[in-house]
Amino acid sequence: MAEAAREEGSGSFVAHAHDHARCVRGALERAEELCRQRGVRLTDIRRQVLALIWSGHRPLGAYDILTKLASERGGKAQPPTVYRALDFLQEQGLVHRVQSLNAFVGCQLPEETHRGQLLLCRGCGDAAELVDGACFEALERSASATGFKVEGFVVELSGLCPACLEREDKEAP
Amino acid sequence: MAEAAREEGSGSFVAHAHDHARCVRGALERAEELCRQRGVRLTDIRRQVLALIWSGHRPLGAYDILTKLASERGGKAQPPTVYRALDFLQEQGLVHRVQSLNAFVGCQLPEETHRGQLLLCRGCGDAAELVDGACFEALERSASATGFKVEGFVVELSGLCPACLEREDKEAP
DNA sequence: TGGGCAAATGCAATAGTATATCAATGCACA
DNA sequence: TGTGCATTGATATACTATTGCATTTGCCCA
Repeated sequence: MAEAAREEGSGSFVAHAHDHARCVRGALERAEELCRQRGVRLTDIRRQVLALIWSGHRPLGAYDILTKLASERGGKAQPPTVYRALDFLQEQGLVHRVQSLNAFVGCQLPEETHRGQLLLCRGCGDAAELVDGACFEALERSASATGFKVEGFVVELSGLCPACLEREDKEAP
Repeated sequence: MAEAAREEGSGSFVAHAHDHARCVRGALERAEELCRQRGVRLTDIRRQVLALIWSGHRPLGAYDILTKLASERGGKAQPPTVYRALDFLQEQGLVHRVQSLNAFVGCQLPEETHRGQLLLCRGCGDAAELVDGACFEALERSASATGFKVEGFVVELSGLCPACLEREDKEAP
């Protein structure tokens, strides 16, 4: 399963053209399985919100989700509905909040409780997730050295994904 | 100057009781000097906003600043005024935006363009800044390995500062 | 099977954060 | 002294998130 996830792009950006239906399907299947194992309920709304988030690899704002959800449900969805679903999905590690964008993106490795770096491309807007334990150990070590007890990490790097970098190099060589 | 800054608490949390007037004075003096060197204008409003941010070591929301600014100026300040001042101060590296709090905190080392980790205490709300080049090199290395070109970093660690950690240990041993 | 409980959802209002736009003023410099 | 650009003023609005309470749903078990 971990390998399947990796094939779909975990740890790096997916190609701008790829079998995205497979990403979505995989994400939903993994979510179902995880929730089943944990004895929590992946309700219709939660599944719908998760699917909407996985409609692309670009972080989505809560109100983007709200708009799409409302249109899927006949125009009747309110902010709390979306935020509650997002809270649940975050608790289960199925989505990440992107602090620097006030947006949400699907987690590419929900099985492991990991501490990942988010890579955010300013070209295409896509996000990718990177798990490098050594980085977090280094961050924690230097914080601990000051007597600080670390409980949570937010690590978000902005820049250009490989595809956008190449395109930009071509345009302005 | 770097040493003076360090004495005032850079690189770690300041004591909960310390000579804070000195922090503020130092921050404003350094800001004046930096702006002079760079040929940019530290106007009244900008100086006022900077001083308000330095009224403590706890990140302040834009509307907290707005309220205080308005009361200092006879009730007449609007959001854009504050946000424009904040934009300027961020461009000059005099304040940092705290993404995970939607708030702003004074930069403890504005002279160097550094990439710092912010340490955010959930106990007292104070923030501290840590500069550890090795961490950022590690982060950048692992991102680069995927072909991503890093342009900006957001690294925010939440947890407990030494003082709050000690207090918590005492209460629940 | 249906009563009772907790979780989930619906719904209305409001709080909190940030930006767009255009007019007016101030400052630097020719 | 006038010209041009940066700064500020003022109004409106967009965007993001939460509170509080009513209602429904799913589930456990008597």
